[in-house]
Amino acid sequence: MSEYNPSLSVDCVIFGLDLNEQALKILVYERDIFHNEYPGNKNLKFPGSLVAEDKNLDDSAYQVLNELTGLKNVCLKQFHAFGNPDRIKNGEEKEWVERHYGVNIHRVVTVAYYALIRIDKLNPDQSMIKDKLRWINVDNANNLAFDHSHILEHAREALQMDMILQNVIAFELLPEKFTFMQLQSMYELILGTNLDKRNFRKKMSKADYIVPLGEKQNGVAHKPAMLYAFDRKKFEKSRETISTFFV
Amino acid sequence: MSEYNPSLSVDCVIFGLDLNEQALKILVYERDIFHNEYPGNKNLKFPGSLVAEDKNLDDSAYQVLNELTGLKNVCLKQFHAFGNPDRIKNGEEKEWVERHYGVNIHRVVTVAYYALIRIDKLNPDQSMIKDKLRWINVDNANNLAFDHSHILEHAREALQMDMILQNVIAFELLPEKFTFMQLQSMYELILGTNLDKRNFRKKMSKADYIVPLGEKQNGVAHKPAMLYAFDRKKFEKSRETISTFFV
DNA sequence: CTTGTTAGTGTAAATTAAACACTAACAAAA
DNA sequence: TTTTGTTAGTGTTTAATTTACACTAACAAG
Repeated sequence: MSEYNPSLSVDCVIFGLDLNEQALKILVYERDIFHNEYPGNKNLKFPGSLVAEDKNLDDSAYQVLNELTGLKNVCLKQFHAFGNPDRIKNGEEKEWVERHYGVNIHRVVTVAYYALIRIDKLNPDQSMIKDKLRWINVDNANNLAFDHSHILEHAREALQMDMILQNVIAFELLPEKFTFMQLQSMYELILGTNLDKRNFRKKMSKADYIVPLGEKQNGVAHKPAMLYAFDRKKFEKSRETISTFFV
Repeated sequence: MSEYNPSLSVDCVIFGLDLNEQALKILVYERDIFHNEYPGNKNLKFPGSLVAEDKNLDDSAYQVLNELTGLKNVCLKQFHAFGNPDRIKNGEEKEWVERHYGVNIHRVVTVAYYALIRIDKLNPDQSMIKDKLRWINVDNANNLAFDHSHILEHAREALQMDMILQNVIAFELLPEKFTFMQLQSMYELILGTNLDKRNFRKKMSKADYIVPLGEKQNGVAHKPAMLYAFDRKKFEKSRETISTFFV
């Protein structure tokens, strides 16, 4: 393991979809030292790490994610670098970082990534810091540590834009088998809008990468819904042909 | 002036529109030491700088741009951070950076910005390094110094995306008074497509932020075109109301 | 067998996108 | 003064997409 660069970090905004609570959530790390000491969410931060001198940024972010969740092949995307010189405040914030990493820092530029994972896939036992992780609703995530609330705003926007341009597969967030209503909820929760059910189904059922499984929900106390799956190959193929860019 | 952080830089991909040559161009800096020594464009790089410890990233990029061009109020947007440990090769590349800045470097992460300026606004006399600057066609800009060709690819994509989403005002690139054909050329050169003239005019003339000046070209050896101007206030207002996000 | 709950379906009207070819206005050259 | 070369400017038809909107079907639980 080579040395950390004390000026460089990566942070991961990890999004998950809670279809029961109908909420978009993020996975945050609870700083132990400040447990219950600080009001609001000031003890919550995004998982992150200083960057080792011989590692590139993507790999560093990936490693954070992997150590945290035990997951591989996770969708991870850089969206912005944050470099305000006082984004880590002198005092407790700076002290915490220095104690945590065992290095002296001056100013730290962080390169922020967002990741999409399925909440149910996260097995806490595979995490190196399982008891310090919490899923919280994005809408209740104000007043985080450092400038992480600011980072979150950017992350949500980036996710929205990528979803609109279909550059990013928000299908990472859904279970393998999902219903149309769940698909619609995903769009609604990420975009923050309400969509018309019939028009949504009409439009989405034209996409060949959403394949009906001929299988229904069971055990539900209402009309069971058809289950669908996402075909990644067909999706990749259809992405290539989004060439017709109008004005 | 405070110290440079030897691990952090900003680079500016400066786009300009050459309506005579019908080309999208970039402003590059010619490294003097390697003048005519290197094949291809290996002596050309984007303007950039190491980041001072007490400066934020946006301000650093802005300063690079300002010292280079003498321009203020320039459209500048961060689009990606590049941090491959060997993006600056050992040997001549590393040596050049160390000689240029007078510091020893190990690994440098660069935060890249793109800027949009009008080529005619750049008065070389206001630049601190006027004789080292060159506008080159983006399409001939392969094989630049460091990883700058790679950075350019990302910059073009970011510009295209921002233009499609109308998050960025590519109007920064046009003269104050422009014709519809020039407007169309801008879209075509940035998006790399051909657009139908009549459909383009139909669509764009609905935008209230493009205002006809009731004034025509003169001195041209063909039917003179109507001149238009861009109304920034109306544009900002219309941006707010792009709320109807479909799927 | 009633109730509560979510699934699933179609149509008509309005809007937008796409394809496509000729005349008008000017300067320069003949 | 006429011709030539060049770019400006204009409309219609067809197809595709978007929007708005309300009822029946299928299940579990009580």
